[in-house]
Amino acid sequence: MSQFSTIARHSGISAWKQIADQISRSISSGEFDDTGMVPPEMVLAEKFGVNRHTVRSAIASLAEEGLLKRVQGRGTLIEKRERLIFPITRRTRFSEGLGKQGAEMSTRLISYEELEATQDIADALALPPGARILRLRTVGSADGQPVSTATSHFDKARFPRMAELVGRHHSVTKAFAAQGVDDYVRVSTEVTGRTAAVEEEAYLKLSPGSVVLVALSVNADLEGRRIQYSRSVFAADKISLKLDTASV
Amino acid sequence: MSQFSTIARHSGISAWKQIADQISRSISSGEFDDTGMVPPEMVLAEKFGVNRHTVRSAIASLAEEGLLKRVQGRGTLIEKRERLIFPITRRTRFSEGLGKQGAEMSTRLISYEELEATQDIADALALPPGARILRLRTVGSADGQPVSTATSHFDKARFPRMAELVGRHHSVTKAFAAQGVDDYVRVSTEVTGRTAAVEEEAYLKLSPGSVVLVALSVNADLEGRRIQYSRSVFAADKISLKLDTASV
DNA sequence: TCTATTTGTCTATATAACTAGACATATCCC
DNA sequence: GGGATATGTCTAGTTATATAGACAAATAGA
Repeated sequence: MSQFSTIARHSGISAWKQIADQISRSISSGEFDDTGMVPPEMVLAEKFGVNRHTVRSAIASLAEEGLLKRVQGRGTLIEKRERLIFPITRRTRFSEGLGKQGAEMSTRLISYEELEATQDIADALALPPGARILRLRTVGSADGQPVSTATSHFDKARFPRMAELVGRHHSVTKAFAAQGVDDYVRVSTEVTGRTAAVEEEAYLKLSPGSVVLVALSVNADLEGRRIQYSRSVFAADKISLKLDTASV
Repeated sequence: MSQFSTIARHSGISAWKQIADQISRSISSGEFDDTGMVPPEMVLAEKFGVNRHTVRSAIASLAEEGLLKRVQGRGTLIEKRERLIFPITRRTRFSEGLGKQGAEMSTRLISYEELEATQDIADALALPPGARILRLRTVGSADGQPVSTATSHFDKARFPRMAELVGRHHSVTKAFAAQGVDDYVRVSTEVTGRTAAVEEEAYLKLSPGSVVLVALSVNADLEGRRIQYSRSVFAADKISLKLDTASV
């Protein structure tokens, strides 16, 4: 941490939350790797210029999340978790990328609806505005832990059974295969970040104010026809995206 | 937005801040594009289940940021800003990618230091641990607006004048060219997200609690030798990263 | 075993955030 | 012009957050 890590008062974020975020960042950057522990509460309190109780609130929230473990008389131990790496390549599939890191992947269908293509959907799928679209909401899990939630759009005329098939196979790739698309490629991916919406917090089991990565992506079949337009939301503290530029 | 109380109490994030975030998200997703205005304060207050004054605090903070403009008797107007798109390709350069969108780019050297390579730096640059490293802190701006801040690492033996040259040319690409590297390519990019550190808030002129994208990247010369290892931090509400895999 | 260190718990007080209501003032539309 | 709608401002009371201090209880090391 830097010499005088300050707390912004009246910023809409309580002091303990800001301190929790800073401790979390310090842990991620390996600042306490030598001891495997967070400094004593009194030391942190002085460093941040706050009361010890405020530091305790911060530590309590991180302990609740499982990032820290407090032992009376001893100190506060770090239970470090590495982020899963989600590779984004021309051949990106949710099930494969993380699966190679030993995680058991599955996609659960939450809901679906039918709608008319708005301008952005029509552009992405190269369809006329107003075309019938199937929108699926899914949650992707690695080893039972939800790591992403996606809203995906498909041309209803071409993939009328998408919802049913994703629900049955727990995989978009398999649902495509069952509808005659044996292979497909990622065309583009645009990534940004923001705080999670309440709905996303629920699906991804995040605490309020958690940061998420938002990826807008387009897939196409091997003839170049657009088949899927998705907005995927990843829990930023569980996932990092690896962008493959091997030969772009 | 959904009907239920979408504000998490006692979460460390004040009600007005959560409401500001939600309004901001709704604007980004185009929810108010038909009117170009935010709903009246009383409507929002009822929707979020809070007092009108709390909504006013949220709107005040967004107005301060320039995202909203309030007109008495009329309503609250949206001053929409699109995110700049930062393309990530094999030939990614800070100056070029955004420049194509009509922005005037520059890189300002903030500070530099010399250090011994830690394990992660040594791995990224394919150097032995303990090798002498030059670390540069820079801020990248588009049209005078800071959009990213980077901490970059170079092999001091090969690029001893890196700090001086970046400071003079306001460009890493030009600094490389002045040291015999006419062309280079992006080897890898890994992206995650978190809230900004105090230092980053200062450099990027962000409000406390802002979300940033963090990109860890490695560049290599055309012989494949690693020449740069950077951690770049982007203001997520100003920038999105785009990976084009149309022909990887 | 004794002491220093560190987390756990309690009470009390001050400050900030939120609620509640009233009324002023600017804009739009009939 | 006048009514309806919307933001602007003020006062007061309540609830949540942060500060302050004291002491208990568990751990580690001399």
